[in-house]
Amino acid sequence: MDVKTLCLGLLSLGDACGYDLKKTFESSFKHFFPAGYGSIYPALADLADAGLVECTKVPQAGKPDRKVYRITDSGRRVFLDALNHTEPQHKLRSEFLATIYFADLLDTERLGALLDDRLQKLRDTVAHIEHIEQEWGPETPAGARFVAGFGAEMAKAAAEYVETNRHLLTNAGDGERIAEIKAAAGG
Amino acid sequence: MDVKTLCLGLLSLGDACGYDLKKTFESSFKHFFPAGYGSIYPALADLADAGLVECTKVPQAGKPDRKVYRITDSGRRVFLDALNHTEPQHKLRSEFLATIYFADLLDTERLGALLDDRLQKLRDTVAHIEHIEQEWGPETPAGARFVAGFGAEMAKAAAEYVETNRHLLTNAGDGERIAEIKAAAGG
DNA sequence: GCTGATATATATCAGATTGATAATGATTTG
DNA sequence: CAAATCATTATCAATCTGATATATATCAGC
Repeated sequence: MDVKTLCLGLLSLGDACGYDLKKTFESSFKHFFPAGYGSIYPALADLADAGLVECTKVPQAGKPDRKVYRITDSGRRVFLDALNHTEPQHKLRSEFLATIYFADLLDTERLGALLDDRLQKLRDTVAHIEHIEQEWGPETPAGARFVAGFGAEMAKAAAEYVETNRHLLTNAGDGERIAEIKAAAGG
Repeated sequence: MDVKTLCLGLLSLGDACGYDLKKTFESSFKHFFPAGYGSIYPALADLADAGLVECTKVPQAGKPDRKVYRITDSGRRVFLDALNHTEPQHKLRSEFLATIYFADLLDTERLGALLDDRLQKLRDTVAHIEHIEQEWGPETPAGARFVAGFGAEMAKAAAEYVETNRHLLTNAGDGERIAEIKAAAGG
C-alpha cells in the first residue's frame, strides 16, 4: 500500500484537500506512516487522473484556492480491493539503532545524548498519542483505537528497554577501542 | 545516515564485497535497516569514487569476480564524523497498521488472516534474532547485542499487544458498516 | 544423469519517497 | 509592530525499493 492508496482511504472517510490530508498524517498516522507534501500532492494528482477522486476548486479570501477532493464510486471499489488483496508490509528503518550498533566508536557523552534524545522522542510519542486519543468520541472506529494503542505500547516498551539496558553500552568499551580506531583513522 | 554511510561503517569492521554486505543486512540488520542490491551497489561505487574505499577484483573459478572493498583512512574519518555529528532518525512505515486502521471495512476472515500473519512474522523475527545471537562469541560488541535485544523485545511486545487487543477489532463492526460501504461502492 | 532449487556474484532501471525549498497573504503572539 | 505560525499550493534532486537480468556451481531428489 503506497501513499496514493492511503490518501484514497482517507478520502473514503470524507472530502479533504492536500493540506488536510497532511494534517491527518501528522496526527493519527504520525507514529507509523510518515508522508510529506512531496508524496501527497502527486498522489492526489494521479488519483484524479485515474478518475478515483474528483477535484473542486474552492476560492478563499487571501489564501490559495482549496482543491477539495472527493472519492468516486470507482475510487471506493479500488480502495476496498487494495485493502483486501495486498500483503501489507511493516518496516522499521532506524538510523538510531544503526548508530548504536557502532556504540564502541562513540564517546560516553555522545552515546548518552543519543539515548536521552531517543527516550525523549519516545515520551513525546506517547504524549502525542494520548493527546489525540483524548479528543476522540465514542464513534471513533476500533481500528483507529487499536493502532493508537499499538503505537503507545511500543513506545513504552522501547523506552523501558533503553532504560533497562543502556548500562550494557556505557560500561563496555572503556574507551580503549575508541582510541585505537581513532588513531588508525588519523583523527 | 544513508545506506552509503552504513556500508562504510560495515567496511570499517572488515573487507567485504557487495554480496557480503547484503548478507549482513539480511542477518544483523534485518529487523531495523533493510537494504537491497539496488542501494548497496550504487553506494559502493559512490564510496569508491570518493576515495573512501578501495576496490580489488578477485577472480574466482566459475563465479563472477569478487569486488572486494577496503575502507581507507579517509573513509574511517568520514564515518566517525557521520557517527558523531548526524541526528539519527528512527522511522516506522507500517502498511499493516494502515490497513488495520480501516478494520471496519474488512471482513472477519481477512482481518483474522492479517493479524495471524503479523503474529507469525513477529515470531519469526524473534526466532531470527535468537538464532544470530546464538552464533556470537564473547567478543561480540555491546552495540550489536543491545540492538538485537531491542529488536527481540519489540517483537515480543508487539505480539503481546496484538494478542491482547485483537478482540477489540473483531467484536466491533458486526458487519453492518461493511455492507453499507460496499453497497455505496457498488461492489 | 537430469531437473529444479538454491547459492555466489554482479548490475540496472522505473517508480516511489524524502526532505528541502518556494511563494503568498492572514492571523496570532510577544 | 515585528516575528512567527497558519493555510495552501507546488516542484525537484537525491535516494531508496523491488523487480529483473546474467552466468555458473552445487546439491537434493527422481
